[in-house]
Amino acid sequence: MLAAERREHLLGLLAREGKIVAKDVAAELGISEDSVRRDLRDLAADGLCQRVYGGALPASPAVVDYAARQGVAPDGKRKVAAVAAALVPPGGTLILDGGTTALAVARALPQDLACTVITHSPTIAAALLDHPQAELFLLGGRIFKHSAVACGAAAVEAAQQVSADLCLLGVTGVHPEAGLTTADAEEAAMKRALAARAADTYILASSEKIGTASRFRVLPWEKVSGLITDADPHDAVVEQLKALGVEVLPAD
Amino acid sequence: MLAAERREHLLGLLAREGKIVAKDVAAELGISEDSVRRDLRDLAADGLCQRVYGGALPASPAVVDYAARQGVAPDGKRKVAAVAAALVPPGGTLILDGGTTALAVARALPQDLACTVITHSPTIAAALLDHPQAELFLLGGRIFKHSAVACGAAAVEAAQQVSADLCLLGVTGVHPEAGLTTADAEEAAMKRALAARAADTYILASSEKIGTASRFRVLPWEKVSGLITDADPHDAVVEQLKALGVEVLPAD
DNA sequence: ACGATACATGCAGAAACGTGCAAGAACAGG
DNA sequence: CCTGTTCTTGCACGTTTCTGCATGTATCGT
Repeated sequence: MLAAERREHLLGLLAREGKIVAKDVAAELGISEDSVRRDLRDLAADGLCQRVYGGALPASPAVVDYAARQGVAPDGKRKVAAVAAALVPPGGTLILDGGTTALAVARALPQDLACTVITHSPTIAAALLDHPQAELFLLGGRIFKHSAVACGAAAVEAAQQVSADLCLLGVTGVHPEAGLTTADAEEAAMKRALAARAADTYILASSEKIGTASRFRVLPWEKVSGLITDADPHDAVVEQLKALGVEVLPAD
Repeated sequence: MLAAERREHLLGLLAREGKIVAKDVAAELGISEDSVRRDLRDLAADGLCQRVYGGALPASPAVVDYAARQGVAPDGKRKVAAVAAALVPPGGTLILDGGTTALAVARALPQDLACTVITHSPTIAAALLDHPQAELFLLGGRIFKHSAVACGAAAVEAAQQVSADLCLLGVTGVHPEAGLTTADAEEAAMKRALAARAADTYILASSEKIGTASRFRVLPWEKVSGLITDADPHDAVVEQLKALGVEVLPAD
């Protein structure tokens, strides 16, 4: 049995039965109580359960799947998402792109933040269904499966009917000269259409995107308000971007 | 054994068993653990799996979720969904409503069925993202959280731009006199708009809906092609519906 | 207050890991 | 047919991580 698998098992057990007794689980899985305790300690440290004498209880239910799913997102994306989520003003309107980093943003939106989220990603929409305060507006169109977002003429047209305070875009390449790029022309067009409908546009760029470029240009630097990244602020490329006048919001 | 072949094998194993233990696979295939580790590292880099100590787990918790929720879907809904999915002609276009029964239909669509699915539910859309053949079209609009579907003026307008061979609708009430009903006026209007865009409309009605009525009328019996239900075909209400000329497709 | 149980910590062996390296296969170009 | 290059694969090495046990401490129920 894999360690990570065991962790999953514990979370499942917690969700199903509402509690965990360390001793029982250890016997059930045929491992030492020490390992169970260690796992529970780790889970509790991540906020995924509440440690109690003899075992563990679920953290507040909302927190559980929030944090559990949060857990699957790489650390860098989580940090970027947290900074991005903090940019959303209470009562404001946010256009949220698709992609895993944007998904992390959706999950990072505080549960008590009342706002309107506009998205062309069914995945993002589904993730925000259980947000208690967020108003949701879905942009329809043909779904591009590889990126799981609506693109194409219908989607662009739908985008033109909305306006927002803030647009958060994910891209696959962030390069001083090439600008912001992505791998698909339709997606690039869609991202442009979204950015055009918001007062401010910020780019979500986990560190591995920095300094790379893809086939299609999304936007030039002039059109974006800033870049949110977990890359080292003294990284050479990041410094170059700053020199170009790009506002860089560090995430860590 | 080719490297790509090995990669396929790993993905298949992951899908079938839900986990990979590097050591076991290495022994099974007669290759070194190093190669397995390298493969897993590559797959993880492509986001196709999640690397953990000792092996790997499926990338998206969705996979686990999928199986888990699939399991919790009551037997009745699964049966209804299977019959409904069989109505979709190869190459045809399906308008699929939201709701848990419709979700079961989405999951029941054969993996080798090429078809176009139009839906106003981000949940349905997300569930169909990994369908290898289905073309997806999303109807946008304001999301009604309690039912998790797009409704309202924008959604109805979007619906009017499409046409389909078949529409599968979920309802909350199926009653001989009251007809097909649901609890929300906006939703009822949306369902009407969807039904109007398809040549045939079938109703998904697990047995507990039969004989009940809700506040808002969706459609009269004349506008539907048939009813798919797992209720006893000799049930009094079902017999009544048949007497009214409703085609009843039994599911069991 | 006391025994029993659960706990945190340190430790050691085992397992898994990443990396560098070299042998071999596949392949393109001459 | 030969040669140089690239890619893959397995092995060796040092490092990190996991796990169970032992120890001493904290907490619980009575």
